Amino acid sequence: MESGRIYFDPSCHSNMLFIGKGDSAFRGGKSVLNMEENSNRRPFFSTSEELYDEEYYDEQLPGKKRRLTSEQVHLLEKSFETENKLEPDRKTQLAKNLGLQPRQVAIWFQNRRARWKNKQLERNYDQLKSSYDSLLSNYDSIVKENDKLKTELISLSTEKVQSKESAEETAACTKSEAPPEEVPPPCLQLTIKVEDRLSTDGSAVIDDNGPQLIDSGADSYFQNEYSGCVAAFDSVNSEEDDGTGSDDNGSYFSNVFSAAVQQEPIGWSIWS
DNA sequence: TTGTGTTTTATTGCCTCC
DNA sequence: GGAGGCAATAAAACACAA
Repeated sequence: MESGRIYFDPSCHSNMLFIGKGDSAFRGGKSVLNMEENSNRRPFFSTSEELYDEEYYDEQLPGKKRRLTSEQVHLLEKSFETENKLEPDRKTQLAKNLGLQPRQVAIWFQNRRARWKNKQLERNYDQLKSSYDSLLSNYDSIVKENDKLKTELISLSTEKVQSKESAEETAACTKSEAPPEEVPPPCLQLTIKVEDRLSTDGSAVIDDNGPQLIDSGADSYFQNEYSGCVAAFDSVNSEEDDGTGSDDNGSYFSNVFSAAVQQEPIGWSIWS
């Protein structure tokens, strides 16, 4: 303990005085409270002399912390309501009226202010929480609405895409004679052309009146045709390499194509 | 009766003001 | 530097369930 304040420690079993730092109110050599064992546990002191009645204190509850009576608390509460700070004069007056030490009154006010502050914090917390809950509820409903709208939007765009596709399909059917977008190379066109012919009615038909396969040694007409086609490419390339290519007979492709058309009756083989 | 949680009274140390 | 306020804390008193 440091010098500066003089305290009575009610928790001590001896009625000791001690000096401490802080509030300097002298608390006397004894607890100033008395005890009423029944309802209020202790009666009011009616006179200031009773406050320091050592015998009374020792008989009642030596070395014990005592609670204020309900009457004392009631008066303190009323005083606190009017003003929660305690001026020295008011403190002295209250202490006198209640039969308490001024320091006890000061401590009571101090603790009461602390309790009031806690209550205030609780109230503020409750207010903030309720407004937070309200905002959260609004937020949730907005999120739900947003999700609903998103779903609606997705289903609408899906429907639109599907209807567009079916419209395009319809348009494509009506334009069945339209040229294909990609024209295959002439040699492939030839192949396709012949295949089409072979696959007429789903079966290969040999025209009895038509020309018969002459060169049995050849694998097939198409292979020859195709190798010819590749050779023709090689030829083109070589010409280009030479730099002496000539346009005598027009383009190579037109030659090949016309040849294919003219050679149509060369020979047939059965594709299996 | 006892263990446990809450309330009340009081102490301590620090800070601000005059 | 003294007076007084405040936050943190101790400890007694009290309430209450098991």
